[in-house]
Amino acid sequence: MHQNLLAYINQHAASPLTNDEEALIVAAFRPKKLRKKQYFLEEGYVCKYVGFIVKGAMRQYSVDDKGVEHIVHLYIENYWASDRESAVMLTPTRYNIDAWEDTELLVATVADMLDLIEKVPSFGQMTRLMDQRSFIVSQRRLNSTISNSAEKRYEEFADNHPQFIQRFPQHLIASFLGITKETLSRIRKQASK
Amino acid sequence: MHQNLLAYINQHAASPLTNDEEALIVAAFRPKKLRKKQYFLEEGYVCKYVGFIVKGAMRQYSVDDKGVEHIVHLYIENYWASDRESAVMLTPTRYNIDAWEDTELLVATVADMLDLIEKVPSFGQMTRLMDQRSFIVSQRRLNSTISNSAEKRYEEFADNHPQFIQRFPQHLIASFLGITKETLSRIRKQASK
DNA sequence: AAAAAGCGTTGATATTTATCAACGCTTTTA
DNA sequence: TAAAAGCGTTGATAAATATCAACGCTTTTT
Repeated sequence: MHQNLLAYINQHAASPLTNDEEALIVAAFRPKKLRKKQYFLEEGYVCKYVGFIVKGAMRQYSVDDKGVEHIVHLYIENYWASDRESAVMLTPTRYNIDAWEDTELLVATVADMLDLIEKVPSFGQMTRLMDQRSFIVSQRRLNSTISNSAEKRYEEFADNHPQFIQRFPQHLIASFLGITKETLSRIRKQASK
Repeated sequence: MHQNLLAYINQHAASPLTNDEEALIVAAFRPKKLRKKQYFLEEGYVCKYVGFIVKGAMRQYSVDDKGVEHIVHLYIENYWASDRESAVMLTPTRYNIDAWEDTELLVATVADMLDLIEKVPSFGQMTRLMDQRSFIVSQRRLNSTISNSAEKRYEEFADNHPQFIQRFPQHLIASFLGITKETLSRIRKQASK
């Protein structure tokens, strides 16, 4: 179960983990299973855990005044689920994270993560890379959102993330793109002609 | 000139810089002045520098097929200007960064930054914090963009970043928010009633 | 096996936002 | 100091997108 995580870390660090380092990591991450729809994080709580997805799919979303959900993240295998804002600032989160499919996670506390970053150089490198990548992805998405029409945004997304298109229903993709499910339905109809 | 930067780093690290560490940092960062409208980074080039703004204001933007500029970042004193995507992935940037006002920068190469992160723990901590914050800010903005109307987005922005409202003209703010200058003008007119 | 919930689609209509053109005012440039 | 460029505003109109309601189909729940 932890093999996925260890392999992932090695892939994103300069040098491979030693046995001792592996032991530290395995000790920090506990397996956890979530059934479809179960929460990993609920609005109003401070995010104290970080989850590495071994198998399954999750989503992160906010709920507005009208009760409408807005998807801010979709996660599948080898993604990290957590609300960084809440975890870093120690403020109550504005988001919910729940399982879209039955999901297997490896979960560490934010405190243990900080500890590992200090003690295991490769782990520090990996998280730094993750931080940078998250930012880059977020940045691209933002640029796409302020620059492009809904149609172009969908095309771009479908081209770059076909796995998500297959895995999540259209109404979640629509929400992720910041449009309604009806509009996405019409965009797809147009595009298929 | 370097005092601003050193103070900034100390503010964002666990322990203060030693004299040796300060020397390393000062050696890596060279002062640079940009006149209004001069480029710091131009589309198509790989981003090889990172700039810390000591005085002045800058903007980062993309230009679409129709020649329309889309502001992705506005920078003022104590902000870091660069395109992380290009610097990290070593790909040509899609953005331009130029001076909106006459600006004084401290500039380091990306290579020197990486070197400092290794050699100076406080510097590493500071950059890690910056990465996290950038992501958080980007995340919030994204959430606001997919969840809120133009009007609400403007209100939120004006509340949270009054300095920017004062410092940059309305048409840049509009572009930053992903709306046209005419729409922003009308939103403001409405709001003032 | 029946009922309920989830999903995608379509039509009719309303709302939001963009586009285009023009104007007055201020600041910068020549 | 004259001309040009930059900026914000307004009006008329067009385009993009949302909203509301309904329907058929599939999957899940009872």
